[in-house]
Parts: sequence; C-alpha cells; structure tokens
Amino acid sequence: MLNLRQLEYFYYVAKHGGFTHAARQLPFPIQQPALSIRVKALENNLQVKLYQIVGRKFQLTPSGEYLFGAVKPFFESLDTLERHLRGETHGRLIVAEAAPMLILKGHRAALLQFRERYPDVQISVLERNWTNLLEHVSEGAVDFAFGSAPEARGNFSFEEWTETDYLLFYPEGHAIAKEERVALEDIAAHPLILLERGTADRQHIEHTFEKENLPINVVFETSSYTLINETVLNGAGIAIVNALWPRPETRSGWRTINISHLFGKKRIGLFRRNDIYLPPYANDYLTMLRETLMTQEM
Amino acid sequence: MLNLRQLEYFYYVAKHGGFTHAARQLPFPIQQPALSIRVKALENNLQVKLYQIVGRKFQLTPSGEYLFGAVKPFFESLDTLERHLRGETHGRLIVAEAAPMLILKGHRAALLQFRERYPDVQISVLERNWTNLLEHVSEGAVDFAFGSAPEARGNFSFEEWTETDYLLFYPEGHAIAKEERVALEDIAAHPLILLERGTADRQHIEHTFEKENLPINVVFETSSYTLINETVLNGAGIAIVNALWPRPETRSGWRTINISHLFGKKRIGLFRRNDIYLPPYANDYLTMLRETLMTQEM
DNA sequence: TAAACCCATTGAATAATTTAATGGATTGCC
DNA sequence: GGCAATCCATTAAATTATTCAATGGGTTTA
Repeated sequence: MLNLRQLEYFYYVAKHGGFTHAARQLPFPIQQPALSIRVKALENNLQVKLYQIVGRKFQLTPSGEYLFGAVKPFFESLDTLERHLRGETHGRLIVAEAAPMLILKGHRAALLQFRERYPDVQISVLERNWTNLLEHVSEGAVDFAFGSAPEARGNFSFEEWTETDYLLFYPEGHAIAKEERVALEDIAAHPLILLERGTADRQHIEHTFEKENLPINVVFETSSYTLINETVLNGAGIAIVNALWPRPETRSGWRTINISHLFGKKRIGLFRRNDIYLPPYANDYLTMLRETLMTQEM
Repeated sequence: MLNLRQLEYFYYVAKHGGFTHAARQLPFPIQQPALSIRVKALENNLQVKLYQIVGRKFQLTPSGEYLFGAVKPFFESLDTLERHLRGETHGRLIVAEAAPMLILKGHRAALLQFRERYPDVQISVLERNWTNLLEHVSEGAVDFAFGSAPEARGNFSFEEWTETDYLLFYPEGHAIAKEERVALEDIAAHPLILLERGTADRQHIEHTFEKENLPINVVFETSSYTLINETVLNGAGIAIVNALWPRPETRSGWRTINISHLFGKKRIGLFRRNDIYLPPYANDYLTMLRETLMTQEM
C-alpha cells in the first residue's frame, strides 16, 4: 500500500530538486529532515532507490523519474480541483486558429444557454496560435481548446468534431486553373501566399511539399486572413487555405479548387488534458456547444 | 490545501458506498468513526457537502460525485504503480481487429529486440473484438491496444499510426466492375458480404449507408476473413474490406476497387488510458514497435 | 582553507489519528 | 407495535505518526 503523504513529499522534493529547496518553498511550514525521513520511508516501503546525491546535487533515479511522472499530474491537479469544489469557478475556454470560423458561431448561441444555468461562471473565449495552444491547456490556463489534430499528442486527448478540406484560392483566370486535376508540382511552380510559420496549416503544407522534395516559393506570409485575401485578389500569388477560412465576400473575381487529394482533410476538434477531470460546468458547456453546432448543421 | 488522507478515505467511502461498508472492506484495519471523522473534516475544509444520508442509505451529492470521479483514476492506479516500481512487471498488450495484419508483423520483430532488454517482462499479444477493446484497456487488463479510431473516445487517447483505404472486393467479371466510378447506390444494389456486427468496419459501413438512407442487403456475415474471401470467390456477393485485410493468395480470379471516396480512410492507431502513466518498459516496447514498422515501410 | 550548502541522523516534543464506547435514527421482520 | 439490526455521529482517552531542533559529514565555491 503506497503511503500518500510519502508520495506527496516525494513529489515536492522531486519537483523542487532537493530536500532543502523543497522545505524552503513549500506552501506549509516544514523542515528538511521531515522531508528526508518521509522519502526514505517511501524508498524502504518500495525497496527501490528513488534518488541519489551526486556531489551535492539531487538526482532522481530512473525509478524516481517514473514515479514522479506518474504522480505529477495528480498533484498538479489538486489546486484546480479544490477551487472547482469550493465553487470558485472561472470557466476558461480557448479557441485556436482554424477552428474560430466554425466554432465561434456556436459559442455565441451556447453562451446564452449556458448563462441561464450557470450565471456565476465566467467564460472566456480566446484566440491563440497553434504553437502555444497545447501549452495553455497543459498549464491549466484554460480548460480546453479547439484546434486541428497535431502530430504529437503527448498528454492530451483529442476528440474530432469536424473536418475540412484544403482549398487552392486564386484569382479568376489564373494559370493554375487550366489544369484538369492540380498536382503538387503545379502548385509549387507558382508563388505562394501562406499563413505565418508556426500555424498548423502552414506546418502541414510545408511538410507535404517536403515529403515530395518540392521547394516552395512563399512570397507573402501573414497571420491575417484578410491580408491573405487581399494579396491573392491583387494577383500576388495563389494561397492554400482550409475550407473554413473567411471568404472575401465584398469582392468577386476569385475561385477555389478542392485539393484534399494532395493535402488530405484537416481534422478539427477538442483538446483537453488527459489527467484532469473537467468540472461539471465545463462538460455542460461542451454539451451545449455540441448541440448548437449540430443544429447549425456542420 | 487538500489533505491527502482525507481524500483517500473519502475515496474508499465513496467506492464502497458508506462508512461501515468501507471500514469492513478496507485492506488495512480501520474503524467506522475514523472514516466518518476524516470525511467530515474534508467537508469542513472544502465547505462543501459531499454526501448525505437518506434513510440509512449513503449517497454522494453532485459535488461528491465530482470529487470521486476526479480522484478515482489516481487511487485506482496506485496498485499498478506500486507493482511497476517494485519491478513486478507483467506486460500486457492487446491487438484488435483490423490492426493485426499490419501490426502483428511488427510485434514479431519488436519482441525479439524487447526480450533482450527486458527478459523478465512478459508480453501477451491478444486479439480482441472492437466492441470490448476499450473496456479491456479501461479495466487495466491490458496496457494499451491497437484499433481503429472510434466515434466516442471517453477516457482514452488515440494516436494515429497509419491509415488505410476501404476496398470493394469482388470476383473477376462481376457486374459492379462495369461502373466507371462506383457509387454507393451501385454497391447497395448487390448482395453484400460483411464482417460481423460489432466490428468497427461493419459499424462504419452501415453508418455510411444509413446516412444516405440506402438499405443494404447483407447475405453473409462472419468474423473470419478466410470465410469472407471464400464466399466472395464463390460468387455469393461482393465484400467491403479495408485494405489491410488478408488477401486470398492461393486463388486468383478476384479484383478490388478503392472506394475511399465513399467510405473515407480508416484510421488505425494506439489507444491508451488517459489517466494512467505507462511503465517504462511499455513505452520502450512502443518505441521498438514504431521503429520496426517504420523500417518495414508502412 | 574557510565559508556555504546540502543531506542524514537522533532524541525530545508535538500533533494528528484512532479506538472504544455510546447514542440516535431508520429499516425490516415477526 | 415492538425488537433486532444496521448505519452514522460524537466524545474522551490512548496511541501512533510526524515534526522539530540540533548536530555532523561530505562537497563545492571562492
């Protein structure tokens, strides 16, 4: 039977990298020997060395690393858990690039419904770049996030909500339109307008070209779809966008071709931490959002 | 600051549905009042009612249910964690339908490599039906599983390893081959041979027809691909299979058409529990398996 | 070489937890 | 209706677990 207090102290010692450091930084008053003794007891319990002192540096053994990794999420989640239970709820929601056009609409409707039921829970819907998206979630800064399925998942679960195609977006009459079925080489032959580096779409697009060893010629990059739209319509090049991008509605003279045969589908969905249990209000919010999006037909 | 012992006792009381029950069934000697007091202390700490006694039945309040759900995975994982740390490792692996043809090959090679490094860890590779697959994982009966991406994910994370097309499998000269590009209606017009109900492929196929309101005529269903192959070759009908199905190599006279424009791609990958930290040997096994499959070209 | 730092160890002091006994409330059974 | 059984709450006393304070040994830094 693992002793919980021993585990807890081990967690703090491992987290702060040493007994003395831990003793000094812990939120409750405790002395170094107390920690020392408790961790020793844990080692004796398990019959496994969890750390070693090299010189005067504290180091976890592989077993120690394993144990630390295993209990860390739980101990990290306790603060949030306590706040949720006390009712100090502050809902936080993040919406990432690519999802907004689709999901934001849903938020508007879901919010109204939600406030009736939880008038005291504050919801923030934030837009974040794909690069930092999962960080925000894992740091607990937000409860969950929407974005496109990543390569590496780490500690997250991903639930697909919808998928979308990739489109080639070009001015009417552009040479690329001549092709019967556009090939990757055709696209590479033209100057490209893309979203900035670090976004999921950009990463995916570059990766696709790299796989075929095709160099790409990016003439313009931006984080703003408005600018992409402008630039394409001014004839500076062609753009690869996902089908949920905000189409230029004020001007005509543009076309799109579906190029999902080259770039696959883009999967968009919900990210949440694996190791944290969502508070009831958050689950309810997700349910409402799901329903809203369903009736809006996705 | 949540008190861990209080949490632990609350967990046991909630799990056994009452103080007396818990006190009697706990693995260590403890009396009912001790539990009672500790849980009360937790309630006072949090300023939240966690349970109520109705008549003489113990019932969790919604807050109690929430707390229980939040801490349960952790406490449930402690036993396994301890065993792993003590080195009492017994690896368990499950391979589900659809994946086997692809993944099993990898296992053979990975196993050899693995046994050199962890001679004492026992690995079992089991075949299970899609219907029970995730249950096995969530019960902790196996460390992880391979299968195709499900609709609902619950407490699992899914990591895609590969994807495969759906194929129409039919005897040479069959009428369906006349079509330029097969449509769903064409397929529905013929007697179909399918995997049994409850399998992921079957579910997906039925769902696809349902969406278009097309009735299907299943003349034969089985869990064995050998039988499907036989039946198709005898002219009983056409089959929808995924591209990893074991092709009939002993007989000729059959054809396939790719129908992923109708059924999409099938995504195959790794399932694992969200809330349990895999032991080091399991992660190493996965790494070896990944590498093996990479070099075998997927 | 001295000062600073870090962990281990110890007996004494303290705090936390458990026990045992008992009472109140509810249910089931005759 | 009455009695036995079940279950949780409460209390003071007993026990156990944990912490403290002081000290020593080893290592690094200046």
